[in-house]
Amino acid sequence: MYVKFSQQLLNWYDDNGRDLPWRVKNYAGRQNIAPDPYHVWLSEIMLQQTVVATVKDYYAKFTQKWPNVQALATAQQDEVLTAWAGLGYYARARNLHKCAQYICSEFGGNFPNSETILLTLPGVGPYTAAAIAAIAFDLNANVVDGNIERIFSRVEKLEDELPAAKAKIYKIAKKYLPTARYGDYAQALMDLGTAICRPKNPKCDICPIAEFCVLAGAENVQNYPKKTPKKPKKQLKTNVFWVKNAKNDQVLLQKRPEKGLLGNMMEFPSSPWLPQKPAEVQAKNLGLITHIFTHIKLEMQVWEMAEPEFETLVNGGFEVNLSADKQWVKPNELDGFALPSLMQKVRKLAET
DNA sequence: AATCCGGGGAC
DNA sequence: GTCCCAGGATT
Repeated sequence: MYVKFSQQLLNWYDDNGRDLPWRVKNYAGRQNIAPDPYHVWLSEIMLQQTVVATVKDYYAKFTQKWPNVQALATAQQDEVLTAWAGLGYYARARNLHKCAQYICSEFGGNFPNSETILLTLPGVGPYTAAAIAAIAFDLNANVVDGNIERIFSRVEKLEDELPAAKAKIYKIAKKYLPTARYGDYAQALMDLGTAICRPKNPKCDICPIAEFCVLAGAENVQNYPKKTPKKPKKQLKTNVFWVKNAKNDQVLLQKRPEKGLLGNMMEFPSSPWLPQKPAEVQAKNLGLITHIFTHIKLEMQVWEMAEPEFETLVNGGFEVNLSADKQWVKPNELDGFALPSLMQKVRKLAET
């Protein structure tokens, strides 16, 4: 039964699997050239909690700028963060850089072909270690991501709620593993989760494994997997300052702390982020920006100020988060800095 | 086991 | 507005 499951899935994948920049489709089955582990690793880190469409441009940029792991290891962290800016979850970029250096210093620039050793790399957890093992080295690894959790929770009509159900789903997925083409199989499941076994409105009528699925075609299939309700976001507010120098041709930019939210990324100075509305400022009001993080809804009141007035404001006891790492930058040169999306919004507002 | 950590596309 | 996406690190 499980043999037929993987066979039908792989047949579907051979005809319907997507062509992706980092993918060597069906290399185990057709003796195509093996994928570059560096490409597999880079794409998997970028794809953590991020959709394929978003990743494509960043993947192209990174592979062009840093064609191999040695090149990436030699880069400065600021360069890597600048290239990653806008992609989110910036610990991924810091760990990516750290991992590249680790691969070069400890493994001679070669990714280990062992799931257990891959798991020890910075930024590589259970999913990514299994994915690299299967996709880059065609090793028999149990690859379980959000798509695959959804598929197997439906196949066996699992009533347990995520995330507590993860361990049980992992064991279910293990039963269905094939005896060959491990990398293709993992990618086939993920493509199936995107194209057929979608969160809403799954296409059970054309699903290649519908005959093995308890919930195929059922009215309530999209209620699986069941999930524990999530907490509401904190609502925080702040003042953000677009501070211009005496010549009126540069703005004040600074580096955020190494750890925590947007760690080591660049920002325009802001007051502490608090639940209550921040105090009004005697300055030009540029407007209000709302930005949604994973666990925070942030409202930014943006003010334009000249440097002397800003200094007077700060010296007068108005609380502003200031970094030791400050610099003046021409607005049209901000592309060279690691600005996260919320700061790009501030920039756009100030420049228009 | 809970919480922190981005951003955007689909609906 | 809600959901969720090729999750990992930290506590």
